[in-house]
Amino acid sequence: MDDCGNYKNYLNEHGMKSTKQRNLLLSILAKIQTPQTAEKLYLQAIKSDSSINLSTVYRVLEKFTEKNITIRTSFLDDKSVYSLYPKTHQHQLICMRCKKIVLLEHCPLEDFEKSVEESTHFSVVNHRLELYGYCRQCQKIIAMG
Amino acid sequence: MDDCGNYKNYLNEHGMKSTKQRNLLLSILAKIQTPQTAEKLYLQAIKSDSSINLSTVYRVLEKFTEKNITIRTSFLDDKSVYSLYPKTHQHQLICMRCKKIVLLEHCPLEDFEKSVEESTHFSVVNHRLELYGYCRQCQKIIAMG
DNA sequence: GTCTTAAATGCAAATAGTTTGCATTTGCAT
DNA sequence: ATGCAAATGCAAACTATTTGCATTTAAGAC
Repeated sequence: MDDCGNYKNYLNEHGMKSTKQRNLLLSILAKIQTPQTAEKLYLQAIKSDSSINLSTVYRVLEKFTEKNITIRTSFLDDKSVYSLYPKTHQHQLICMRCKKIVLLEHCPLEDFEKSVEESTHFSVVNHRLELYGYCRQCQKIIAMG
Repeated sequence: MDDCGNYKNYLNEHGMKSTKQRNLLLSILAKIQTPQTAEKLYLQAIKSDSSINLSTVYRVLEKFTEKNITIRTSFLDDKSVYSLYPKTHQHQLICMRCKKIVLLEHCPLEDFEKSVEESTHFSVVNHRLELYGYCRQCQKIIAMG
């Protein structure tokens, strides 16, 4: 298990114990940068450690999310997906056909939120923005009928 | 059943039969303007028609969504919610404490989508935007500790 | 009005993604 | 090494939603 132990300090800093399973899932998430379902992460994990359990994957991801190591979201009505807590604020552009996900670094909502706060008297603390469309590849395939 | 039959033309125009259950759900949705879960709509419906079945509610909503009579979405990781297909493009502002939903009519994404299309070569066809925060009422409650 | 037929519905069971209970194992401080 | 709380494996349970099937119903033709 090459990756075991790599994230021990990181986990300890977040008030968590460094377990084999946690290190494994962190290394998988670090390798696959885009959001993944719990099941997909589980399927990756059993390639390295066949004893890991799906419920453990869910539990680890839940704990990670609680400690702001990962974030959890979902796209349209799909399953929950998890990714490492982004270093910079970002959004997603998702191809509706092949499900490819492109990360978008620029956020256009700052002024909008300010004006919404003024007109609604809400305090806005978070938002969710995804763009959906078709990637170049899928546009070609769709155009061919 | 006062509302039975009110939406017969509307349903026929959308290629659907006018049933008691469909009319009832349409009238409930028209009365409650904000997105509702299937279960909540079911609970409202049985007040008028105790014979209606939850699976029928789901089926009706599914069919409505297919015919663009309603839209289906979900907020954060909550249950699916349904609302009448909005006459104008809109987004939602959701209070994270009391779940109150405010509809936002202005959409700030037009220019953003154009620039994303140019930088990614995607064709953007849809988006999803929600703002989350705290309403005035809940801000007061939170401030009181 | 009657008849026909495909769609819609009620009811109960099934599904799928996720969570929970409990016994056992493990990380980590001492 | 010891002790203890947290983490894990395994199987069962939960929850929101979907599905199968028999029955009912809307709507068009006549």
